[in-house]
Amino acid sequence: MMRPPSCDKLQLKRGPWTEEEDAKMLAYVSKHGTGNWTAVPKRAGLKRCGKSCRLRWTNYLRPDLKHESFTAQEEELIIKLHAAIGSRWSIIAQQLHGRTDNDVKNYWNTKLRRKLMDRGIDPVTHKPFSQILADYGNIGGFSRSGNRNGSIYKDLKTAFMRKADPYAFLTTTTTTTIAAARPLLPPPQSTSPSFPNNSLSSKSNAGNNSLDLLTQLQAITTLVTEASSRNYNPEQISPDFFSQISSSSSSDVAQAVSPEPFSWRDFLLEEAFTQGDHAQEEKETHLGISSNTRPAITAHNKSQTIAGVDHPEGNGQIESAPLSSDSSFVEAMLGQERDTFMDFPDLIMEELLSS
DNA sequence: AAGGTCACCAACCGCAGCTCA
DNA sequence: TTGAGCTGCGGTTGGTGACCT
Repeated sequence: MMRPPSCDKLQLKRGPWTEEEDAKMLAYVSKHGTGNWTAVPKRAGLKRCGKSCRLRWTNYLRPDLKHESFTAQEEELIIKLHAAIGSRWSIIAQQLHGRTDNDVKNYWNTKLRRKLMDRGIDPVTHKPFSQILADYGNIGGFSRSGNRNGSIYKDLKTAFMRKADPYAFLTTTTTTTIAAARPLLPPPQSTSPSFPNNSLSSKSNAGNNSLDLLTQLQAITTLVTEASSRNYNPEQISPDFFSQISSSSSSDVAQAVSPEPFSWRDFLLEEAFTQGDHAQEEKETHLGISSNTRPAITAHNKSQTIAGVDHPEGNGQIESAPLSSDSSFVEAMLGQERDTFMDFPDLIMEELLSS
């Protein structure tokens, strides 16, 4: 049974905020700070639900927010982080001073996804489309029975050859992440993975081939990460690193990996880290970052938000990683992926053959 | 000029984790 | 231990303005 929207219960106001409401919120918060958001609207004289107030404050009114356009530097950082951790917007936003998860998410969905596709890169996997096609070809080549698996490559190729929008099959749905695709798969402990009903083994939907292909692509990608996580070597990654990520992880992560511990590898994607590996390694060595000393990802980040909320006038209290491609956070992550990624084509083969 | 389409982004939804009585 | 309330989060929706036909 669906939970009724909380704001509906009391017939509270919804929709865009007025200047008057903003002024009330600002006045209240500057005087009392935040906390106990359910009480805020009543105390501030607003006919809004607490959740709405919290969002308005967090995403718009907070004094430490930047409202100008994203810079090229921020853009690159978002892309790198997305490649590393997927759509963990709150974590990504914490690395961009003055940006909210909503900002980053919107920017990704409206600008960066398209930009990556224009560059011939799949925004979900961060791999070149050509490589995805090649991988599909390999997978399809294993099928001798002429079943659905064997037709993937052909279908995908057909989709790519469409003149109007070669990437349409990737853009016809809303943002999809590997993490989101994971629940489609059998539990991780399953020794005999099989594709979900609505993906590789499903009947082709003649009227909606693009969506069918997308689902298949998700399943493949998911399978890759599933397979890769079996080679996970916990000694390679700092426990702190995982605990921080895990503790702030979204529901899909917790759901998908249970009962196994969360694995950073679930989100590791190859393409973003193939360039400059050696330089990165040297840099990392120079900085003294080892697998055991790599900084935890968000040790300060929760306090960052809290500081911003609890001390509305105290911008100076907000601690944030510097916006820099060589921030410790990025260093830490870029250092992780390199040595933990997998030989995925072989693993795909193994998974497919064993299913 | 009018209608349609697209892009952007603020706001909402619902789930899950956390806290505390 | 448990359940209610609060909060954080990612995904999604819908309003609005710009652009196109």
